[in-house]
Amino acid sequence: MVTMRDVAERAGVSIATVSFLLNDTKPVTPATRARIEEAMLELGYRRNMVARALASRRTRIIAMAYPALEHRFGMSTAEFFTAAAERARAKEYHLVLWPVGNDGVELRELLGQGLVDGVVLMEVQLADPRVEVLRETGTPFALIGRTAELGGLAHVDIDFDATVEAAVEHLYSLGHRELVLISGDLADPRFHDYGPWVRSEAAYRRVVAEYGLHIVVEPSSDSPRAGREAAERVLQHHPETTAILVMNEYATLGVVSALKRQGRDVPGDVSVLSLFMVPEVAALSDPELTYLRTPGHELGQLGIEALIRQLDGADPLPPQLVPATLSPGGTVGPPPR
Amino acid sequence: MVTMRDVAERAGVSIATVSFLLNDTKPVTPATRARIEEAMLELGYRRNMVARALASRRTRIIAMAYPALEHRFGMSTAEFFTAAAERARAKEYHLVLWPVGNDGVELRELLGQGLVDGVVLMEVQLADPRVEVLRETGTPFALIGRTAELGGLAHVDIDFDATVEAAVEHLYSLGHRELVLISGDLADPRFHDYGPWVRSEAAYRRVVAEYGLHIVVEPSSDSPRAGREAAERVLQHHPETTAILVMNEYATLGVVSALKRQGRDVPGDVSVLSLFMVPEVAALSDPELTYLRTPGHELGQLGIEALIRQLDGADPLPPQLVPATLSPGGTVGPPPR
DNA sequence: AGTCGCAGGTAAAGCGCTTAACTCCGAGGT
DNA sequence: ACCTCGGAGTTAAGCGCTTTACCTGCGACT
Repeated sequence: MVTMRDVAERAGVSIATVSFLLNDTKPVTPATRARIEEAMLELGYRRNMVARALASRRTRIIAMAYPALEHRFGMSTAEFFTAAAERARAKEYHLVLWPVGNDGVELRELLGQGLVDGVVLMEVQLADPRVEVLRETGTPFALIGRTAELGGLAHVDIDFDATVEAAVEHLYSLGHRELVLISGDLADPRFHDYGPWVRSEAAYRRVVAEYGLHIVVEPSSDSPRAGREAAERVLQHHPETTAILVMNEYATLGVVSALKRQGRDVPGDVSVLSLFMVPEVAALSDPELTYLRTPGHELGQLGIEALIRQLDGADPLPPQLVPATLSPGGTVGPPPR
Repeated sequence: MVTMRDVAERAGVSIATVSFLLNDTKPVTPATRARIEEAMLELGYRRNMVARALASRRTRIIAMAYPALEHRFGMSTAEFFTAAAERARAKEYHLVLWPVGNDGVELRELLGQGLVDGVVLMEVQLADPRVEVLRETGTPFALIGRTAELGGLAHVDIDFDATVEAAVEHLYSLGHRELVLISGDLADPRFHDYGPWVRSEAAYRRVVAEYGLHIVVEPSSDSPRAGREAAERVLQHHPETTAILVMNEYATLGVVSALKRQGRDVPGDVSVLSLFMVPEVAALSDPELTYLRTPGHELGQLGIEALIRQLDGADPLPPQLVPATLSPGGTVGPPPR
């Protein structure tokens, strides 16, 4: 392994000078800079991140903690992660994925090892024990999602209000008046506090009330089967429905196939609009789904950005709320007759 | 931060003793062990991984390198990764995901930093430049997949022969005689060397020839759209087909929906059998797919195991080939009449 | 009785880098 | 001519561990 000492010797300078050059922490004359750079090139020098981390007490590693047990690692999570990894790399950080439990125990375990400079927390709950752990240990962190009371916590999240408003407005303007929301299943104890479900359902109730429409909300967990069952309940109890909004992406696929099974034409008889989805999943349905695209890419990047600003001591990034944007597909049309 | 020195002082021993105890590298009397453990508990000591890594020249971090550009991070990849992460953690290693290019440039870049002890390589190609990079730099590594010539490389892979045999045998014994394989698209330059596609197609040609059946292979990339198009070509050019085997998981969804669009009953008129798939994707189709389950969990674990054995200097794990196993669903039945 | 081996412990030299604190020198101000 | 000050380097003290070499008893073997 070629070390800084080798480079310094070859360039005829002290190793401190090499370090200053590398980190750009002190000026260096063009002449010495050239000599050092040449030496590095000739020797094929690569700085050792571990030594650097020990000396500077910064590892330049960021962990993305996501609750493996409670949430499957699906396409949306993948999108968050890859966007975040990309941004991190651009800022010369590494991103590692940490599957942790929702209770914060594993998180505390991992933090103790001094391996990471900061944490991006995903799938945040309204009251999240993990936030407490991070606070206690003094770890810098940013949330993708929001707790209920966010005392100045760095966070980015979906703008649920704007998204739901856009969705309802879209359907309303097409002429739909009998809407149903297939929401998350808040009765499930693992999710009763899950931000996206709580917030989007609340937004829906508010918006639909403003439009003066009936409020019908049917719970469903995020699987095709659950979606099918929810759709069947809707057909049975609310046959007048002309448009269904669906919160969960995999449930949406079930909703569409249940409607087709029951002989309903989509979108001729019933329109289906998915509230938060990535294109890859939308393409899996036939016809391809009309949906509001989860801003996974943006949020992944912003989350990392918010964290890195703290780490680098820059101005904090103010909280960002990004709406999902409408992406046309083949499952929404005007109501029948 | 509480360091080993603090613990040693409190326990009245030297810091070397603490280290020996922690790493179990030298015997310690029960009495001192107790004193040290008490001190650690009282002080809430957690060993610093970075310092340890620097001193021991082992970071206990493993990277899983997967080609982000060429392969989307889908459900199968997620399964590999989570299984691997789980196993790694059990062995007190960390697993980080590295999206890298197929050419090996980024990989070399990252390896130089001395951040990882070893690499698990995913989506291996028959001739893979990344393998060269790993060899050159002397990094321990294991492959999930295989190169064409594997001179003693540690690897685990799907047993394509056994899987394809099982698939064809299953269909044959139900009475099917007119089969088609919708394979990967080897004409795509990014994939002409992609092991799973090459190997499964070769296996198919061999097996079907042994059964004395017609060999019909239709290429398709891995998307619902491509699958739909491939299925349409099959219906047009080979209307006598009674069963379709599909290589790619997302393409399978397209195949099923194209058949239904064309008024074919699945499995009444045509059976569809997916060759490599995870349950999550199979559930997205209606009816749920009959498929051979990709042994992602097993391979993820075995891949890590193979690597860690090298790192820990244990006996090498012999190459493992694991077949995909049949999982019944609603898309395979006897041929019509 | 002599000595060999080993269990149990210590001291100290790094691992490859960062970062004060310090030196040296020439330009500017007065 | 004197002092000051900032730019460009250097020296050296760590960062928190691992690990080698070394020391000391003590029981066992001859």
